[in-house]
Amino acid sequence: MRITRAGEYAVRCVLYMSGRDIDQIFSRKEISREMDIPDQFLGKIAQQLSRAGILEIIQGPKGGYRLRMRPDEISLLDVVEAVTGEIFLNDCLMNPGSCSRSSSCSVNAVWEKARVQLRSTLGEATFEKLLKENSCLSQLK
Amino acid sequence: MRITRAGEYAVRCVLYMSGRDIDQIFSRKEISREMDIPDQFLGKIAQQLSRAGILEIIQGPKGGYRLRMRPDEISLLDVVEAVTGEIFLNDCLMNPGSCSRSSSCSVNAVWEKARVQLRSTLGEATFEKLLKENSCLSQLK
DNA sequence: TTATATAGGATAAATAGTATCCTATATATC
DNA sequence: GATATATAGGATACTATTTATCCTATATAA
Repeated sequence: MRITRAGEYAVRCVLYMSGRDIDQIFSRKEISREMDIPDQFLGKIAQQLSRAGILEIIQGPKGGYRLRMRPDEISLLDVVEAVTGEIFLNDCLMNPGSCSRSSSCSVNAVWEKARVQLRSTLGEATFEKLLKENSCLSQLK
Repeated sequence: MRITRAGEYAVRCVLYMSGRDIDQIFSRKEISREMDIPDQFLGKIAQQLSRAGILEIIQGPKGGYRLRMRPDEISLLDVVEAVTGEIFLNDCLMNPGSCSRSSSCSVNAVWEKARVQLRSTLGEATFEKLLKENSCLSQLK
């Protein structure tokens, strides 16, 4: 019931790029160094962010990554789901056919409600907002 | 970002017991057979439900499991967390010390909000309610 | 043409989750 | 008290997922 490390890395990556010049190309090396992300692993993650239309990949010398959307257009949900796939909290929702116990369906209704809430909360959190509310201690607790 | 199968099995187990005579002792074999749970695995899960005070374990012939709480006192959250531990959606919340990037804290605030919502939704879903809303098709979609 | 930087397939390594085996223990019944 | 039954709990095997890296190919700036 945890976000994967790849998801966390993806968020860090977009956070780093959003907080700077939006049109700039950032090398993988720079991002991985500044945000503590394994270099090659970031390569894989960037591919997924690219497929989701969040950033573009530029090859060759001076290559790297550039955002393809503005920070106010990218949500935590977009970035997380780009890497981990659409969020589901339980299996029956994904495989409705596998649910043969009718008594468990009311359970699934609760999971579905929770899922909608979760995706909504993550969907409202754009990177523009995240960058504005930047001070650490005031946010938590 | 998925409930584990053990968590799902635990829910099935409590659901089965809640839907019948509350003071009855159900053998592990009966529960595992009726709810499609691997017999020995259910043994492990029952231990965790027992430690959480949800059911009691009776050894010996005629032994098995008996609910220690009423269905309106047991929530989905209780059962799931008894088996999987307290729900966290990301790691920084669990290990606040590991968060050295101040810029990611606003991200954690979002995860924390989502976590509170999720636990609240699961906490409101008692097994009494789940059993009342039993019809499968009307619940989903 | 050369050097640089990422792509992408393959694979290794680590971790987490699922499941079972086996001996010990508790207890109902004879 | 002896026996049969049913679960406890430690150990272990198995499986799936996640994390990470290796290596060859490809694109492009200079």
